[in-house]
Amino acid sequence: MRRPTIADIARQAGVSKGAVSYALNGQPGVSEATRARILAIANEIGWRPNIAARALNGARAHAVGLALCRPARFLGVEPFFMELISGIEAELSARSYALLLQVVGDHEAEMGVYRRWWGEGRVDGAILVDLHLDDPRVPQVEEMGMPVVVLGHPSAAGSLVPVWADDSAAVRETVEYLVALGHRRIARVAGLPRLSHTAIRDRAFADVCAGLGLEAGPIVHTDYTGEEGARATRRLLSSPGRPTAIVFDNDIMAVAGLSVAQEMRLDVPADLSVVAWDDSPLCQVVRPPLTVLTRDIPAYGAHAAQRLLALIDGVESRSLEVRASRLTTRGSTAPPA
Amino acid sequence: MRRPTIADIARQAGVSKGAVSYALNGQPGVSEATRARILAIANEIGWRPNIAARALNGARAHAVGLALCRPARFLGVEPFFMELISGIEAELSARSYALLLQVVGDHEAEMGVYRRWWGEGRVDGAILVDLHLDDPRVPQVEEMGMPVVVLGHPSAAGSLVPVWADDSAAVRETVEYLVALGHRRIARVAGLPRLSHTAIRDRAFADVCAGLGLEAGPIVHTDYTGEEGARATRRLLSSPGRPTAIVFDNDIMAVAGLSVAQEMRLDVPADLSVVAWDDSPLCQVVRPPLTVLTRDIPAYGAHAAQRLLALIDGVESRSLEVRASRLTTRGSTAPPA
DNA sequence: GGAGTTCACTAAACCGGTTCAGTCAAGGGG
DNA sequence: CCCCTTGACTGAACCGGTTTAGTGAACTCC
Repeated sequence: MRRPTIADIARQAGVSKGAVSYALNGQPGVSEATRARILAIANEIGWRPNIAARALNGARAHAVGLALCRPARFLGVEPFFMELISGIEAELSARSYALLLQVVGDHEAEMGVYRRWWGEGRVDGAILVDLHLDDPRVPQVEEMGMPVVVLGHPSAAGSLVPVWADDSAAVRETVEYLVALGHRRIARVAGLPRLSHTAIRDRAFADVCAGLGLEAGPIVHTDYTGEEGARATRRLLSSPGRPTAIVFDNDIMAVAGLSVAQEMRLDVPADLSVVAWDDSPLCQVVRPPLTVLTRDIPAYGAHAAQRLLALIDGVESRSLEVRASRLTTRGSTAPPA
Repeated sequence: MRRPTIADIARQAGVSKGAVSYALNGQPGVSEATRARILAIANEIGWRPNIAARALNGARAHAVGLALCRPARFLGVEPFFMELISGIEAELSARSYALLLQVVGDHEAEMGVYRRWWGEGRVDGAILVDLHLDDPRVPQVEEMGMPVVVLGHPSAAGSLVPVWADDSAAVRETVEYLVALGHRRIARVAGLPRLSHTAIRDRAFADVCAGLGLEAGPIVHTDYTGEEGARATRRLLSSPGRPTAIVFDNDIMAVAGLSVAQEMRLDVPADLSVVAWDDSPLCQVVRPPLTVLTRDIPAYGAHAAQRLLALIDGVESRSLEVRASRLTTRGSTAPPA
């Protein structure tokens, strides 16, 4: 039982393929009566357009690509990507676009994937995440001519359309809040130093500390894993003049840090305040629940997808700034003892 | 600057399109000298096959579909899916297959997505997850005739190829271990009752308890969120004859349960032993680190993908049993006080 | 009432590959 | 020396749509 084609419909309706094509695509060129008849037949025999045939005529592939370049074991850890993906999807599926996903090992492999997808006509565009400082992907993608939206700060996006949030503002809000509580020694456990948003947060952290007259708080870089978060915390808490507050770049490290503090018989929040970047259910189930920098990640993804679809449709669009992370205070922060 | 086609190559090489096609696909019909010349030209002008054109000839779409039917906010919580996806991908990308991903709201939407993907020739097959009891998707997918691999117990997979692990054995191992430690009152905080693997674990739990002469331990069903895990734990720990050990169906609930116990001034593991299903970095960063049922989720996904690719290639394959979860003991379990 | 316009529709080309049926020349066997 | 096979290659059909050029009839308008 072959899949029905427009030729089948044409035969049954006693018209030409062309007429069927017009009817099915809502184009002028057929009478309303004929159109209705054709639609009825198409519906009855369960016809579906063959995207391959459509794509062959230069039509859209109706898919966009996303290649994630982090080791699988790190990916599972952070809810970020899954939430991002569901946000992207919400926007895409509303327009019947599919998402092509691939997990790759490095940027070279990632570019290979994009080149293949684009070259084979599989995707109409892509979303670039985890921007690096001087990211080699940016010029390469620019050269390919593929519509691309970048998740990250405009300063790193070259001529590509960036969708971004003002992390500096979030850092400022956090540090100012901790200082208002009375903290003077604040540390930051950051993610991968080569990621551009890490650099931006690092700088903002240093700037805000300086602006408030604090001595520059220590920054420790990690790979986002709980182990490194724990190690960093241990180091910070063992140092002379240890911090009374630590801001972590993700939730898993914050939880690990919380455990380390408790192991070291430090009370959270009395002896140490803890702030995590990005809220997740995890932050609310630990004791004390974590004060977090909350942002709407699905919305972030949705905005990126929307921007990309516009770009694919030929609508020129520039930078889009989404709402920055906001501080949600819970039990893990308090004035220092 | 149009994308180069085989016609361009043919013109430059002074041969016909057919010859180019043979050469590029490693088929007989051209001399080695000509083949080399054609390949060189193809390479030089950067030719890529247009999958749409290939697909039109009845070739594979070189993509498989995965529709996830859980609310976005639950998806982000569990590392399970991200790990599963990276496992699937590892296998797919080795064979240059792409993964089409969509997050859907309910089973009806999910079937709609599969029908569309399959009808449009976008995918060559799909992976079905989160099997329900009497899952309506199974007969519907069977009727579609699409190659499908099911992640779940054969008893629920109908005529579809199941890839599954023996959860009963894992439950047995866990309960026997807890009983050997001296526990007599063991409870289970389970996931969604309509999922078939929940039912299987429930039954196994009851059977093993009965077999060991324990009175049937209480089972509380939840939606996998930390809140419900916490509520369930609170209820269990407040009941007369409260359990001395609780087995949770995922990590986030176990962590929530751990917090609840600590809030109630119960020491883990002295007053309460905690076991989580599925290891994740999270389980190792909390204090005490959690005893868990570990399984290799990426391998699970990889096996499913492999089975699906075989099915697409027309290789008949039957049920595949992967290694069951194994108990990894950490600090959260001990003999009852 | 003849020219021009619009409408509804058809036939055929086209997209970029694959594949089948031939063609033609070289080589081998009897 | 001729027939037969084999190898290398060509030309054209084909996949399932879209799109363009064209056709015939009805309708409008002066």
